[in-house]
Amino acid sequence: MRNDSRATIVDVAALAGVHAGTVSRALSRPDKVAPATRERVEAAVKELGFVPSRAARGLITGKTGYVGVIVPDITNPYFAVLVRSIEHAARDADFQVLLVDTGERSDEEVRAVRGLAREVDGFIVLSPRRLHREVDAIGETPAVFVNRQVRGRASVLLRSASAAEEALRHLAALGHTKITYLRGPQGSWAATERRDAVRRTSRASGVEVVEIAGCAPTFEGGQDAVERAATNGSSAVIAFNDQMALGVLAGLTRRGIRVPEEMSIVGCDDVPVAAMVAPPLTTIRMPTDEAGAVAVELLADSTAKVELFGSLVVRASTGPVGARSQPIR
Amino acid sequence: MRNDSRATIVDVAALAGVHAGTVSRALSRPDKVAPATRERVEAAVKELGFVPSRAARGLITGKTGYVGVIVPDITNPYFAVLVRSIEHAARDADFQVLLVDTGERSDEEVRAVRGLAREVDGFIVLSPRRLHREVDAIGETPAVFVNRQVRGRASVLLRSASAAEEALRHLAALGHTKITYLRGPQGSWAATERRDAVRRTSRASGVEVVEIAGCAPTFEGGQDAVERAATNGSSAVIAFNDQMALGVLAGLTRRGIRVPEEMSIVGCDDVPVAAMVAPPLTTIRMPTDEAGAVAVELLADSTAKVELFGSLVVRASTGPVGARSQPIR
DNA sequence: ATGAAAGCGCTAACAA
DNA sequence: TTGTTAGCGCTTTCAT
Repeated sequence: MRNDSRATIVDVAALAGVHAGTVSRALSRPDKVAPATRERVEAAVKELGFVPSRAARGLITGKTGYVGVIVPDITNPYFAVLVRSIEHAARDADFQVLLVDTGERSDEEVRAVRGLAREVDGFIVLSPRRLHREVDAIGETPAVFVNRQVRGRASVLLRSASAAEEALRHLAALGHTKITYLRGPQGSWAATERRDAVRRTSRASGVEVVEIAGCAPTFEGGQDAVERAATNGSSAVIAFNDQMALGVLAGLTRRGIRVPEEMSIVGCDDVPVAAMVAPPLTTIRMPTDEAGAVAVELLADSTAKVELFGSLVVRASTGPVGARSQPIR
Repeated sequence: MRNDSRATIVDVAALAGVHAGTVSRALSRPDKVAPATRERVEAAVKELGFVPSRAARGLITGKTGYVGVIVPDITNPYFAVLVRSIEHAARDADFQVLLVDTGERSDEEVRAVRGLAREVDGFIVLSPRRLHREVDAIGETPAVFVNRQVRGRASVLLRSASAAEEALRHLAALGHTKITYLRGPQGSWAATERRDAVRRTSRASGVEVVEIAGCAPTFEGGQDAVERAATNGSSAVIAFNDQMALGVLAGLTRRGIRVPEEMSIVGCDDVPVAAMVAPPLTTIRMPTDEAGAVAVELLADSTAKVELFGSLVVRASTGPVGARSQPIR
């Protein structure tokens, strides 16, 4: 093909010896056009390397072919994995992904949505920090919220409650009777769900849970919590997410406390690196690939609510209660 | 504001009591319009929450306001960091990012570029796997290649050569006389540059370098190389990137070989997790934030070539040659 | 089955 | 300084 990426539908029409309208039809509803004509059109399209302009098409159809994906921080591996699955599902559905990284700045969510509302067919919003409280900014545009429920809007929820219970039972079975739970950020849907699950199971399983709050859901946050976790008499830590768990692991290692012999660790999300540290992290795996695909589907069904469930992956960071039975120092 | 995201320029014009053309001017060249008119228009814009349609505007100006970012794998932290910096720089320059994750499939690069050439003002291509050999697919559209030089196209190169030399000298100063270099993928620009630098410095500094090739530039690739690296008599490993270095670290740890006492490790890229493992990785930091900003700038200057330089960050995975002076086993 | 014509929302010449 | 007009590339009636 000549691969003239500037060719328009009129060029194609001319080459095929038909009118532009016919080309349009041949492309969108091939059955509405005579076989011979269709072939001539297809040949011309190929010859010129013609690709219809989404902009021009969208102007008249009202469909742009774009989906806006709003994410707090693409360098957070949890979000990166989600974005990848969304991107692939979107492509399969003939959407292009418009990526917005808000840099964890909640006002950017609102700004971005205001600016984009007209040029996307829908939004997929990952773990919104504020947008769920200012949904009006989205207007009529379809939107799917991931890990946040919003009245009248579609959502896909990655539920970790039952897996968190699994984790607690796993630790109980290993002989742990007192564990530390590192809470996630206030106001986070996932954090609330997970904390509640831990509390509930704690009572049921007879494991005493010491909660630590106020730490950032990051590597540093995990490190900050190590001091307390190591001296409160618990023999295991469940962290809100893998980043924190990694922080705990690093902090413990630096203090010379062995994992899992002296202290067990459970993370959450099963981020890629969770399997790459020593010892590999026991964690809760979330069906993120599926989540992306579902989110894209829900764009078309704008009020549905889908729940997906995580499950425990046992690796080497958890083990039986060891020699150390009392607080260090 | 009424925040009617469906308002058009005509609605604004009506509300302001002027013609649509005047609104257009008031928005794009405010100085070309009477102050009083401008104020009325601005008020109307605010009142209606009017946001001009990029599609309609682009149709006539030929500028779409989109930049296509093509990345092999967004879950690779190195690319994630780059994409974030590109996204932020793009926003500052009033561009929206169209993200394409090729899933490491080189034919997707070409497909994506063909499909998007008309709807973006330019492409930023990160570490292309094939596109650099099929540049014609891009046509007239401006393109900036990151970590790849292409004739007649702009590029930003993250040079690691001098930092790699630094790394070797750093190890030499610690007493290492024989080290292993884990090579990157064949055909990668970065891999070639780094390998050449290591070879060159090897001769100059009197450090013997054993190269290992054929491993994937991943965590697993690093793990696979551990066996050989641990038994070839070297006391340090320089890996093509942090992922591999992480794999080496994990493999070494599992074998009970202590880092850095028995074996030193140097990575490359200074990916976020590099600082989060135990021991934190000595690595080569790349100015990725700057790279993103530069790449966006180069969209406007489509043949420039910019080079940015990495530098060694010494952490705890490197240390003086220890007791172990001969191969294990 | 195909052509003709109108129009999506906007900008840019040109007039006034 | 502002209004008028044409038209970007496409789809979609409505005729034919």
